Amino acid sequence: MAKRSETAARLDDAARAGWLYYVAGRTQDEIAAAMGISRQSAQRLVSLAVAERLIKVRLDHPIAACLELASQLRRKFGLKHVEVVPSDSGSSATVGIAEAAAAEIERWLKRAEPIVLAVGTGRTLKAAVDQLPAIECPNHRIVSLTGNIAPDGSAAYYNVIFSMADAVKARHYPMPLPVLVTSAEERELLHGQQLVRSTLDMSAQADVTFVGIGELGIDGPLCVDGFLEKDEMMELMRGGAVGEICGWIFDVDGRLLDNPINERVASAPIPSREASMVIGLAKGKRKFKAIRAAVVGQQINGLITDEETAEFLLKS
Amino acid sequence: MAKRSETAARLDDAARAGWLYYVAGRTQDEIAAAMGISRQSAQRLVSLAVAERLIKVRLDHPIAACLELASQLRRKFGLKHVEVVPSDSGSSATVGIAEAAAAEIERWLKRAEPIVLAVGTGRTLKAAVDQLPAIECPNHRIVSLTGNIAPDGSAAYYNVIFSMADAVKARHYPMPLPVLVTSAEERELLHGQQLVRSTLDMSAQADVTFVGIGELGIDGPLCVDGFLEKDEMMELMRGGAVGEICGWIFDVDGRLLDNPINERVASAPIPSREASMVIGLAKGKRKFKAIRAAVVGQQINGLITDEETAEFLLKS
DNA sequence: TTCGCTCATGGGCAATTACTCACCAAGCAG
DNA sequence: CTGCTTGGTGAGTAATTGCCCATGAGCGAA
Repeated sequence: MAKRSETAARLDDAARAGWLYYVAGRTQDEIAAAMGISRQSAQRLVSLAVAERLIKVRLDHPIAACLELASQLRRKFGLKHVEVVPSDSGSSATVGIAEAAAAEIERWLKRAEPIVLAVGTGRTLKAAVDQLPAIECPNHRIVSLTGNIAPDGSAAYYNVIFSMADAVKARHYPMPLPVLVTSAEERELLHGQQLVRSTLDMSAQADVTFVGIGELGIDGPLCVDGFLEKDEMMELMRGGAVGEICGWIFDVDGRLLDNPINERVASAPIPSREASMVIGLAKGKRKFKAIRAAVVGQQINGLITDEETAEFLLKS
Repeated sequence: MAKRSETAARLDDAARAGWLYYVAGRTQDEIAAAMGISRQSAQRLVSLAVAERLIKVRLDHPIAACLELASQLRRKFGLKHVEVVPSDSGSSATVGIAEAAAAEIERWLKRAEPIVLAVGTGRTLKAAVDQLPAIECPNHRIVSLTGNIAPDGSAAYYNVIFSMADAVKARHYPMPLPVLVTSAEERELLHGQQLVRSTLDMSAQADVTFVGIGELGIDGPLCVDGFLEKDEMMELMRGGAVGEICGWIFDVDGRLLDNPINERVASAPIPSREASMVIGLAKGKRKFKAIRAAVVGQQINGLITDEETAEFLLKS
């Protein structure tokens, strides 16, 4: 009992010190003087008050919920970087994420030391790149993970690196390949070319990578952009495919599928999630399964998404 | 428009930085690195978040000494609600009380059943209202007891209800009157108006009322804000006046004075202390006499004050 | 266009705070 | 009684933060 009241008295003092420090805004020296103890003791009381959660800090701003979700996502999935933007169901699929991703890209590009920045493909990523201001960063290199040739032979619209080159003055390295080739052998052949080889090597050394996460389905980007026929898509989905990054198709656990389509993907492999940042951009109900798979399967170690999606990921 | 979103974006950043600093416990260096800005800028954002009151600190611990004082005050004066915060002689007149009052106001506003909340005036009350977070409570009604027109015709600065309307989304009813009118007859006339009438009726039904307690004297709020001339004040004090609530002037026993000034007060009467809560906010040596009078005369039945004042009230 | 004007920025420095270490007092088992 | 553990203290020091100032970008007026 004596012990109990001892502790209680100490907590009392801690509360008082914490009050003086946080509410009244006094320094620890002043608190020490007022309470007749040494400054160090005052410091201990203040930190005790914090440790015992006597001090409640609240942030009164819409962003607070987003940051909270982001931190939970980071913990739950072991991600290195998470950004959650407010949901706005009314607006288009890329609003919010694009701006946030552009800001993140800009942060990387503003670094003094030279970096290799890799980009994948996708409408969201395209929208993000369109948000970029003009930056000069001659020290950095920007490399595309995916080919820039569409099935019909034209340059694929959602190949992001060209849009990026418009705004960002850095050396940029597109991938002079189709997205899908006709066979694994053809892929080997093309990847063996000197020019392609060096671009692939560079992409493997990327310091940071930004990729879109695509859902499967006949409305998904692979079909809409004509990379896959409807029946191929149906076949894939029967095989358990739920999403893709740069054309690499994975199942509900985020494992790359061992099937004929993935053998024909000419994109560079997704850079190491151990040694570099690989940030996925996606939000929206249609992509929920794909995003969850990418996250649990560690195809990515960073995520920029919205509140609604974040909540889904936390509940699932 | 551009300007507006600029400021909004800056506040967003401030909120982010503040969250990272206070909630996540990162150092300013880490925040700077994460946000791609210099440490100084991070520091500025954090202090901006504080300055903009995005950060609310609250102490969640009953300090035994304060509790003890509160319970003694409750017994001695038959008060229904007493809250005592630690004293801090060095800080300004509103520190501590404001936070505690904001918390109490918030508790009332969070109730599910619809309430009528009345507010008076005063610097302390203003400071309390400024601490309120954004709340949506469409079921509640907030009504001002005092007029919102200063002697010079402008809206009185310390009319609290407008500040409250900024944070709290509820129907609010200001009192479209001066604080003091020229005669009892004019008061009758004004109070007879339909609009004023209904506001007065509503204030009489208030479930809870928060008021400041003002001291008299040439430094008191009535003089400082220009409602009374020096000589009027001197005259009042010679007549035994020691304090005021919403302009209603009372003597040392807390009885409303029967004098020409009180006949000109256009404020609503203080709501019933039998049927509702009327919580006074005040602390400090200069207000001792006024607070004691308000308490013994039962102008209020609730009090939020500090230790020093509480001890005075118990000794006196 | 050019001149002020405002305001955000980053560097530097002083104040403030957090951490580590050695020590002490109380409680307790052997 | 002794040795051990626990928990608190002050001193010293490293880390962090707050503030001032010079700088430069952005912008409106002349």
